Amino acid sequence: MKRTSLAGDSCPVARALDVFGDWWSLLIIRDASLGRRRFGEFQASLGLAKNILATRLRTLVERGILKTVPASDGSAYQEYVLTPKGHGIFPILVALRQWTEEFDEHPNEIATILIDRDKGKPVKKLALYSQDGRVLGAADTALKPRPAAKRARRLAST
Amino acid sequence: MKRTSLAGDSCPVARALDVFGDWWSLLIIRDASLGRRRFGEFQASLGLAKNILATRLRTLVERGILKTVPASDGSAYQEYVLTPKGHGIFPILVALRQWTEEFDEHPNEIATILIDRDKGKPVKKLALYSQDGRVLGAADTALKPRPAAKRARRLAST
DNA sequence: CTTGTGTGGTTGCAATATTAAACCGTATGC
DNA sequence: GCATACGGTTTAATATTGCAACCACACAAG
Repeated sequence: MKRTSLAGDSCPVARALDVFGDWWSLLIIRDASLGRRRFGEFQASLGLAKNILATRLRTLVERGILKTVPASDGSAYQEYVLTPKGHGIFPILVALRQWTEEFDEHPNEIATILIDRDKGKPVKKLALYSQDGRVLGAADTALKPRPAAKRARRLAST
Repeated sequence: MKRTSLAGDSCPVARALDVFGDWWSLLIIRDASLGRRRFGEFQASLGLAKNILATRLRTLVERGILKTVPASDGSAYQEYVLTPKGHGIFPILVALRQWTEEFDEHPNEIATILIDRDKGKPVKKLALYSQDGRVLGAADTALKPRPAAKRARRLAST
């Protein structure tokens, strides 16, 4: 009766959700990408129970999304920062943000806008492109079975 | 002790997660975007308990992600199809997929590739662009407070 | 060195959510 | 008309979440 794990699923969407698809992880990752690093910062920002935060941080570290580093202020505590794998989640956060911006019933409750730091102007909407540069909607795409993995034939027999 | 709702949060990421950020909703939406429409199709595909599926479908309909339509095969049943608001989630699914493709420890377990239906070639990676066309990473962006909502001044006093 | 306080957790218990399985009403299918 | 499939609802067991109390350690003051 455990919550069913999606880890073995062959769908890449399910596999991603298995890693950070629970109720709090993406918000922790969002906070981390905004520069929050300390247990207390996450807890104050998110308002979640400390035991939940502790287990989430632990599993995110285990899964290679976050890593712990010695505190930057010289104290004996540790801080949590994103790994490259964690930074790779950024486009997902942007996609979530843009969906709310476009479809939320109460857009006036949205507090912030994502801007290009250099020019200070709002970013463009994420768009999916074909290799020859056309913008693709969902209906313009399809799923193809992945080609079988390349076997390292020489090594396979050793 | 209810699971804390994120509905009133001012962060657009949290607001999106409040709508479809639970363990199953995004997978239902993924299935819907693949053309699955019937209760039984979702249940067989996802392997989740039927009561959970029933409540998820109900709330997704309430929230305007799915809508029910009369069954396409003429039977008395109903089917669930994405609304425009639901179709808007497609980029999020793509972003999740691409994250797995890039960072998963066992990429050989991924079954499918997303291709451009027209040419049959893999799509490009989603990228975030500034208004003048530069590709932006997380570090090239910032958050700005949203300008106050435009008040309809004339109407405000009536 | 002793006390006090802030940080970063852990533990225990109550509430809620998820699950599997049994059950049920309505349509078709024969 | 009878059986069976579909689309759920109900029930009971188990898991997860949330809150609050507690605790250990670091650091600072006296």
